[in-house]
Amino acid sequence: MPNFDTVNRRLLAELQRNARQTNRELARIIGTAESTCLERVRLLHADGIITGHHTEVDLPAIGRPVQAIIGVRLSPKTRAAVDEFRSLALSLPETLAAFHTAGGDDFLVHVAVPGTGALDSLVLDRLAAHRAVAELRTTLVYEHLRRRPVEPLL
Amino acid sequence: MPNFDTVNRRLLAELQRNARQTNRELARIIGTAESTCLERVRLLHADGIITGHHTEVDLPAIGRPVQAIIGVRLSPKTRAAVDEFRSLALSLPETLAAFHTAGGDDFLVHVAVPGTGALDSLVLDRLAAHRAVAELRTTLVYEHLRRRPVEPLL
DNA sequence: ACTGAAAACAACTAAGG
DNA sequence: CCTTAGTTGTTTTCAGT
Repeated sequence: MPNFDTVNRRLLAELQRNARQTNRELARIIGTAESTCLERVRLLHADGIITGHHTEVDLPAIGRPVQAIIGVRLSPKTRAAVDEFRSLALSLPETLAAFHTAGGDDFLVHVAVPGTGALDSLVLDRLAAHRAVAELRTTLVYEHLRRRPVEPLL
Repeated sequence: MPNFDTVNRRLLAELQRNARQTNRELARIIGTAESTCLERVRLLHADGIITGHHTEVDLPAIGRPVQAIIGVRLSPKTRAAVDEFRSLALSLPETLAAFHTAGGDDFLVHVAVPGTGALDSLVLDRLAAHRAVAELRTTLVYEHLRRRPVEPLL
């Protein structure tokens, strides 16, 4: 069972801030020996706490300054329809993330596109075209804010 | 202005898959000399294409298996109300991300909590307690799927 | 852009406290 | 968990092609 003591909490926080620090720097910041730091990080990996390290790219800088959240209701709400729509959503290069949800909407799809024209054609030509899509609601995103670090609760 | 040739596209894709590869591995995968690879990555950083490297943690493994999206309508929709709510949302340790949106909802708040009890008290005691919050709609998330790599469009 | 080589730095291992 | 020391491997820079 994982151990969320102060050292591990600070390691997780630091690695979320910057995943490419050397073990030396990490150990210095956390205040442990390098050997201890290395072992802790390996253990966090082995325990499945750390699942990966990912480079973040600036969306406007890669030509995708416009973001939207698209709420989708399916009909019928069968497993086949859900599985098909999930595949569709994840196959689109415009998609950043998709949420399969309980409630009013069956999916929320978070997309980033070059402009409002691309958004319009994405929604109408690619999403609305799917046979199980009963209703679409597109919401423009002014700001996408992340809270980091993600911390263990309790 | 950035150059999204094949080499840079593959670098961005590989680094999003695994941000902790050695420059050696990266160069081997991409098929360039190490010196070229190193220079390209540095340039992507300098050009603001790469904004950081972040470790990802497993939410269930850190005691936060339940996710929800909370739609929030504010009243009045003044700048002060928006600024206050943004601060509130980002101050909560349960928050993963917040979207400031145009349309029906003013904010969508993505949270991860230990259980449904924690979700209920988060919504009622922390969010609904804010004076500018006019309406809240909580949607449970069954699946949170990410599309990676995020690619330049066009 | 690639190659090769040298210097600096970091990772990793292992033994002992 | 820390320290030390030794080995290996990587990064980084700088020639030259």
